[in-house]
Amino acid sequence: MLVTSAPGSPSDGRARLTDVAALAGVSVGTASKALNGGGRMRPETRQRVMDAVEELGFRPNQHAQSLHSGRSWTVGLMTTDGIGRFSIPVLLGAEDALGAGKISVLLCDTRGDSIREQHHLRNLMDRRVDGIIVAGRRTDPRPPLPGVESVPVVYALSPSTDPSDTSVVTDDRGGVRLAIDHLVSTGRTRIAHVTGPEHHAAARERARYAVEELADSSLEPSTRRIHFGEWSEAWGRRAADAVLRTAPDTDAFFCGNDQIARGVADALRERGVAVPADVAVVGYDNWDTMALASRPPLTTVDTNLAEIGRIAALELLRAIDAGPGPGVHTVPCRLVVRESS
Amino acid sequence: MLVTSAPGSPSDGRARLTDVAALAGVSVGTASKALNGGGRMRPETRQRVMDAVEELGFRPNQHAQSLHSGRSWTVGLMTTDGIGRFSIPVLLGAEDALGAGKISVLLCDTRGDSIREQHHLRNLMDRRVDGIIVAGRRTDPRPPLPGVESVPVVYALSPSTDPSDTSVVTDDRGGVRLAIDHLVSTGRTRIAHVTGPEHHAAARERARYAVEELADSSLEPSTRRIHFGEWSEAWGRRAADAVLRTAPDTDAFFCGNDQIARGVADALRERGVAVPADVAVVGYDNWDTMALASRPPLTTVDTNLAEIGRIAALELLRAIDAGPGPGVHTVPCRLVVRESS
DNA sequence: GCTGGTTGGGAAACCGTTTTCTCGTCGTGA
DNA sequence: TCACGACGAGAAAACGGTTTCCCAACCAGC
Repeated sequence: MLVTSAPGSPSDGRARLTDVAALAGVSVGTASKALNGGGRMRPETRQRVMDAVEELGFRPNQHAQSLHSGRSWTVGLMTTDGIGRFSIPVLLGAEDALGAGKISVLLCDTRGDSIREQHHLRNLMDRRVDGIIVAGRRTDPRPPLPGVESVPVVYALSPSTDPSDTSVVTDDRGGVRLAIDHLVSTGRTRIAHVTGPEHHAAARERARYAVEELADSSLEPSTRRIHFGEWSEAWGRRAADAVLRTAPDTDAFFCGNDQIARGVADALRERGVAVPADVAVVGYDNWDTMALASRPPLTTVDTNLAEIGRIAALELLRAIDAGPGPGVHTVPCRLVVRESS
Repeated sequence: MLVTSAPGSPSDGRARLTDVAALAGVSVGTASKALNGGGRMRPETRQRVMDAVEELGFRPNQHAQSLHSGRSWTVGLMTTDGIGRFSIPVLLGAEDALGAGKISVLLCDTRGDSIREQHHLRNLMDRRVDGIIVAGRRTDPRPPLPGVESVPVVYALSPSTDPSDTSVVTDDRGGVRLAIDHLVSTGRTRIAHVTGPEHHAAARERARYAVEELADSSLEPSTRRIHFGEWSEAWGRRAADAVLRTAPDTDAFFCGNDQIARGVADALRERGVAVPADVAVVGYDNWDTMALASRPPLTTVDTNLAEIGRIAALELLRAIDAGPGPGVHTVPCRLVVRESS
């Protein structure tokens, strides 16, 4: 390892291609070609360059490469709604898929603030990112990013309202079908549905699908209606009481998320109703701190958020290389059966 | 807005400083000086350049700027132990402090894998990041990053084992003092401490501080020992039972985290013990999904994780400008009083 | 021995900015 | 009227690579 820097070298000690070329006794151009495999050259010349690279610990300056190629090998990851329980796995999945190559992820958190979104967006454009992933928190569609014609964008979790954009979302219908089929196939027929606020697409659509899936088995919700409320344990407890008062023969709860399901399970236990012997409970999201801490642990629908992130990243890579591929990609869910059903 | 690109312009439509200069009728150098405020020039010349910038929507190419300046206006954020409940707020705090300027954050998740850490580290060095923040998940010290002499590094949450590095950590002693003082000043004297596994620094040290703080009030733990276990609700429930069997006159539980505290609160309620009338419960971390969902909602110590991230970022900025500032910075905690005490 | 093709490697332009240096011009004071 | 500053702006050299030419040398074939 060379310790003293060559004359004219920058003080930070990093070797430049010039240094490599000098040490190998070739020109910069030749050194570059040796490194990048291109060009015809004698094997021993290439080897001399490689040896010099090794000796100097040379690593190419990415700023120079990017300046020349116009590519930054970077993508922006914008979370529009704060970084939360939902965007994290998406983010990890994306980071995983991208990091495998030489692409890095620039993190931008807008906290739902459009000023901040503008700020970050401009920053990303200034940095000439190769693409952008927009990760939402909820499944409600969101307006597309303005002014990004020259850069591919993929929307994850929250689809874009513009159908000509590329979006990757969860398969709510499939998830609901998994849950309902599971309950029906284990003999439950009086199924209640307790979920979040009706103005959330996730609550609204899962409820609709639940009714449709029940109808496919010639069933209807045990209380003949959907119990919209909040995404909280407290609501789960209240709703469980209400349901059992209205329809005491209810033998299963399908819940819009795991917090509600845990609340339901708690209320049942405190009423002396055995889970799953008397009543089954199925949650949604497979949020492990909720699902596993519940008594009993919850059967729940896993939405494969990391997979959504991964697919979004792969779609973005595809779009970067091959141009836009508009459409909505849905990622299937997975039923995780535990002791509550 | 000019739509057609000038002859020789790149097809991506972005204007270069050359285009601006041409439109303003000056040389590139002059245009640059006009933009950056430097140099002496006639106000009207500067204005002509500014007008051209405006008309073309010019934004400087950061690759070129970085190549010239050697700065990337980017910092790496490595999470060494997966991105989880603890690193997220740190990450957000850091992103917030950095994003306010023109500095962006490159996200690197190593998932506790040292191969991955090496990979990301090399990537960051190749990108010539201006600095690196290493965000741990636990408070246990970690070995410093190897081979980063030329780049400032700040360790957040998990301090570096090397005291000449810069670390920003939570003030465990202060947090424990807040909790114990609160309990003592509200008349509790028979206080039990239930916490996580002894091989976690967080459990070990908080326990030590708890004993010391109790001693300052001439008290000792109601069970005369520390209840080490797991960071789970189930352990909290089991431990609460054990404590009340051993020391039935216990009038308060100080818990190592909010999950344990919630488990304790559940066990107490199910035994018919009134919280906080008979027994007070105090948690740690202020993890809102736990603390608020608990019955009753938990009094708990907030470790100000976002503040740790923010301070780490500010320290990093300082180190980038002014060189290393070794030492451990502790960030004070905050007691959040709710209905469990 | 001359021609023509192949091969290995160098010179130089280029990517888009910043910054230094230089130079012409104008105004002012002697 | 001349000389000297100050001022304004342009030319050019970086920054560190990549890539496109282009040329010298070498070989085979006639």
